[in-house]
Amino acid sequence: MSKDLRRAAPTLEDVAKVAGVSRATVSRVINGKRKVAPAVQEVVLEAVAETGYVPNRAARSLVTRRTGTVAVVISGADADPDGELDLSGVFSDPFFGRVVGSLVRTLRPHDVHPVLMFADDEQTRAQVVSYLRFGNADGALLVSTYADDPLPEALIGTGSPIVLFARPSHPIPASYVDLANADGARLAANHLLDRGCRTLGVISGPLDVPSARDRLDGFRDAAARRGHAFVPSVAGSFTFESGETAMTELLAATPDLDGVFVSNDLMAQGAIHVLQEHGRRVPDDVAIVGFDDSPVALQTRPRLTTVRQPVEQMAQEMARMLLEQIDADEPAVRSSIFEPVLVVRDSA
Amino acid sequence: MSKDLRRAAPTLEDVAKVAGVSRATVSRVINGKRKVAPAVQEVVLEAVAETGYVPNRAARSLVTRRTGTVAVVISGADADPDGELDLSGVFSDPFFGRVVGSLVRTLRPHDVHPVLMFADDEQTRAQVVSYLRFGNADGALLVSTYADDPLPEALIGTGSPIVLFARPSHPIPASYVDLANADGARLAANHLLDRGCRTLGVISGPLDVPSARDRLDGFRDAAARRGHAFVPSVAGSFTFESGETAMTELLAATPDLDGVFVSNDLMAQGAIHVLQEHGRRVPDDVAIVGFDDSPVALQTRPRLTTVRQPVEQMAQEMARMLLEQIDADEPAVRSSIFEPVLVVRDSA
DNA sequence: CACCCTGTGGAGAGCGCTCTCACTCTGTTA
DNA sequence: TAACAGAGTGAGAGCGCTCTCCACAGGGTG
Repeated sequence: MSKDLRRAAPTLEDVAKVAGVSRATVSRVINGKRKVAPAVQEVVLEAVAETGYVPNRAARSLVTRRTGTVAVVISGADADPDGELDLSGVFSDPFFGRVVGSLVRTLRPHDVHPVLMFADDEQTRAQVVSYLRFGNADGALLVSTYADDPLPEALIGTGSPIVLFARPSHPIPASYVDLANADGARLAANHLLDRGCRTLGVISGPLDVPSARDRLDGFRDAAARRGHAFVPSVAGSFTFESGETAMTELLAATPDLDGVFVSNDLMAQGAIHVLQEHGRRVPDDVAIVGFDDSPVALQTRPRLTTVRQPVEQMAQEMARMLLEQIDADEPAVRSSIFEPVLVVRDSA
Repeated sequence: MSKDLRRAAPTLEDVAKVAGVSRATVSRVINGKRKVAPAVQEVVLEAVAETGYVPNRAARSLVTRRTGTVAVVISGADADPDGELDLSGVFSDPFFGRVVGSLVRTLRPHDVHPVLMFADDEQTRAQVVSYLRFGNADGALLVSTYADDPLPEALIGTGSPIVLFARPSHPIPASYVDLANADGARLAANHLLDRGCRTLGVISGPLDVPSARDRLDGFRDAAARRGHAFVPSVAGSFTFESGETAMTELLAATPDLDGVFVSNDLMAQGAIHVLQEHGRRVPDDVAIVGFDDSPVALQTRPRLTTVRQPVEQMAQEMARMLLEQIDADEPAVRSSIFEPVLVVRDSA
């Protein structure tokens, strides 16, 4: 049954016969590559409609060496027995879903299909690399979740176009989109100081991750400019639980804390819980500013004041850059940096 | 540069030359389809290793009519101007991330690659259908988010193997995995009653969605068996916000409520917030049982008692069923129902 | 000793497409 | 009028693979 249906798929030859022209001409009309007489063009288009013709991807791909697919790779550190950042929970941070969703959406009208891949050990990284090396996809969009990920460099080695989300921890010749993280952190610092906070603290991300580093540095920089020579910080790992742990620690070290900047919303949520369990009112006793403006920012009580990262737009730009690189013969390494915005709600 | 690297990819011909055998023999060794003398086999494998040969997917696909990819389709209702269930936010419920993640993981060792697609209007549905009809993927895994989704039926029409997450709202000849939703709801009901709740309420999902319906019915059934002839319910739409709204409504209608069953964790989270804002202590004044055991169950305070849906295992089973169907010549329509488990935490 | 297996390898067609090359048919210029 | 440009079209090769057919060797059987 299924086979019959598939076999029934009309080929170029069929369309050509119906239109009374050659296969080559039909191909030209469909791809719009060369001039075809308007009358002929019309006849061909009618024949296409009549037969319900759709080009066979595999056949086309065989000769053009284009697949019409790109790899969307989420890369995580090798799953340690004791490693906390396991890729299996990666989607519990809505961040990745937002990125992937936006990529899918942007690619769709270009008829480019995203193949989703996870890479979290040597074997799966090798799989991704060989997938690209042998032309199974026209390029890769890579979201890495940890520092010193070897994958970006390995992918460059395949010669395929790639675009990264966020600047890699070591400089490599790859295009990327990123956020002006330090600027975002400055917004947070100034907001906390403007509302009168006197004793600041930071829950950062892992400090070998550039974006986490930049957020901490930016915050400290802005605080220093306003007289706060030192701001204590504790590093988390961007998970809810690590936010709880970090807040507990920060609170123990600095009990008179009255303003905390947290490097992402998920950790901020954990931090708020801990503060409330310690009887601190948010924002009255301690003000909190998060980062990302993810859906969870609306699910905390009080609602989270946070630095918005336009994830969807950034992902869109990633996809665009990749498509551009795929079309270009001479691929250029480019970057695109987005500006964060402070979204004021109730937590600060 | 990139082109040169790609062109350098060795072909079967190259391997055959190195091994001193014919193309056909190399193909046989690689696919293990027919007996090849052990000595020859070894020579070929060495040649493969030496050349770094990897089969060209497009060429293979052209003749086998197999693509080595499956479509993973998330299907949502058309985006109304006033429609609340927009696919763009779909990943803010970790549920979908869990499903997709598990699918990717299960497919990976079989070297089957998932192409992620969203379908949320006539055009994108048609795109998915034609993608399948013309053999661009070997099958489809479909997660539908609303009742009366026309996509499952349309996909059956393509003749491709498909597997659904959850029983469709109208019976159609398609395989699916599902949860014994009513049983899960019964667990919740008995747990609430066992802990002494006297006035129950339910926040359900949209009642045209079978799983939502089953959960409500199961709960009511179990409650009735223990003397609770009627349990008031309000329908939400599985989002955080709808949980807040529904809880507000339920509380207004039934102020002496002391036990609430909520059809998913995200709505339960919203419900808890509303209860707390109304000065009700959870679980002392009102006990709450959620559904899913999603990551958010650990992020509420108190932590959520909830009915676990083994989403990852279910997704794994979906993938397995699809692979099986793809390999089988005579595709059989099958279903696989999982048993829920009550996870007792602090909210009830 | 002829016969026919069975087990193994090679030759070659052909999957559906794109693209180069050559051809025809205009219309234009010397 | 001859020569030529240019535009539109067709013929056919070939992308890398699988798979059907066929050839052949070696060994058992009547």
